[in-house]
Amino acid sequence: MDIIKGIKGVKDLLPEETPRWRFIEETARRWALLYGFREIRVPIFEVTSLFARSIGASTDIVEKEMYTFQDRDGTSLTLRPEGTAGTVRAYIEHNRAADPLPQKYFYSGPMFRHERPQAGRLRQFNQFGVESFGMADPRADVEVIALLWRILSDLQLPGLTLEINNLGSATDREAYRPHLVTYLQRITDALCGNCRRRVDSNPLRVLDCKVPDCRSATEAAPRLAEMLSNEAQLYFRAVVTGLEAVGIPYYMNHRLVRGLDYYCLTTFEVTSTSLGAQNAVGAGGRYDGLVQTLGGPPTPAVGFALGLERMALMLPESVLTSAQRPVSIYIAGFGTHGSPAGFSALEELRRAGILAISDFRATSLKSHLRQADRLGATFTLIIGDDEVVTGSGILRDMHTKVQRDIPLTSLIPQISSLIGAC
RNA sequence: GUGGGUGUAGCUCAGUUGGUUAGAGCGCCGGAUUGUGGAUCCGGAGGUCGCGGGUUCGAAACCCGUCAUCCACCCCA
Repeated sequence: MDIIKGIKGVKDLLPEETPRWRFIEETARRWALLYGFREIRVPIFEVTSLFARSIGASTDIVEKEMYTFQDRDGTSLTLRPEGTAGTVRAYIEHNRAADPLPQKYFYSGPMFRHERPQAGRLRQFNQFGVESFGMADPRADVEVIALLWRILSDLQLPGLTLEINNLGSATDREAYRPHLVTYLQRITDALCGNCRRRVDSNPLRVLDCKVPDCRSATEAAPRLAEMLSNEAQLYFRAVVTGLEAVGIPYYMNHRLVRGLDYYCLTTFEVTSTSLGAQNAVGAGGRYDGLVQTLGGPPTPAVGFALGLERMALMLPESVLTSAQRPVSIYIAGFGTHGSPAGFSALEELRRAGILAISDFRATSLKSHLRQADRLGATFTLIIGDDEVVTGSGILRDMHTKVQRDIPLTSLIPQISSLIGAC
């Protein structure tokens, strides 16, 4: 019979690696709470049209990367490819706009995109993200970027760069678009095949193309920055000075165009040189129109998403070693009477809130101690037939090898006081 | 969707120009006189050599196909 294997691009996190994940998730969560964000948990699947409407029908994600399937009644459902759409849907559906603004949420969980797996890219991957609703204020942008930067810095992730850009308002881009398109059409021969198609479908993305020829060809292209409205320019300037005021280092990148349609004004991306080809660790931006697009009241919003797999790849081992192993007791119960007595003691200790472990395969004291050593137990409680007769077990400190007798009838108080001293 | 690399024990890998029962290290289990771990020594378990064809007297090795995985393109967190 063939062994059933996991799905391509989907990974198991084994017990050896979960601590580093918990560490990452907990620091992100801690900082988000510190910045006044509250956790929201939304479903991992939604009606397909939610993503088509929010992310943009002509984006790669919607066109070819979504896990879409039919529900029994025929409605089209999709495993979420990102977290913002569902969060906004929940915000609208529960009429959160009627509650006092601003409202700041964070989420963490799996996302799904059908892409070819690669270093730092999986089909099921995890994102930690935040969404800040209700403030059309540059300080809201700065706050979100600062939070992003604080999380990454706290984790000591190496080689980070924050890049920002101003996408202006939708009308700014509408005005800019024809200028860019005429320019691109003139130089179309110099563009890669992909970009030639983009000239019509999504001309802004041509600027973000990695092909060197495309980059040099678009070097002289008209810049969006030069055609932005006064408001957009002022707004962005305020974001930039805000970043400087709170000491967040950034680089301007006028080519930075995010892959999701809903962004406007501020966009940003943090990349790392220590990652590989998929070097974006976190990214986000402002999306003032999205809530309205999805049927809610006009609501300004900013947010970001972090790729947890990529953070896990980068997290230095040294950051993690600070976590200490908890005090634990191994129960070595052996012999016809010691064995059951040991099992009772095991349960008794656990009910008292003490980390107690054993290996039921071990039949000799020797094999028990070997297990205790391997499992890194702080103490071993030895209960053989002799101990059952005398009514007192032997507690061995695995480090100092010091042993002492402990009456089996008063295990909990004796052991608790010892553990308290550790 | 496209390209390239790699598939031998739980893990990391050897395996000479095709040649007999496929190896090592680590890990795992056990033992080294009677109830005391880590070190050392000894022993043991564990492999359809990814899978399917083909060439050959003979294939882990050569050829074809296929699958898996990794990396890159694309795109993104």
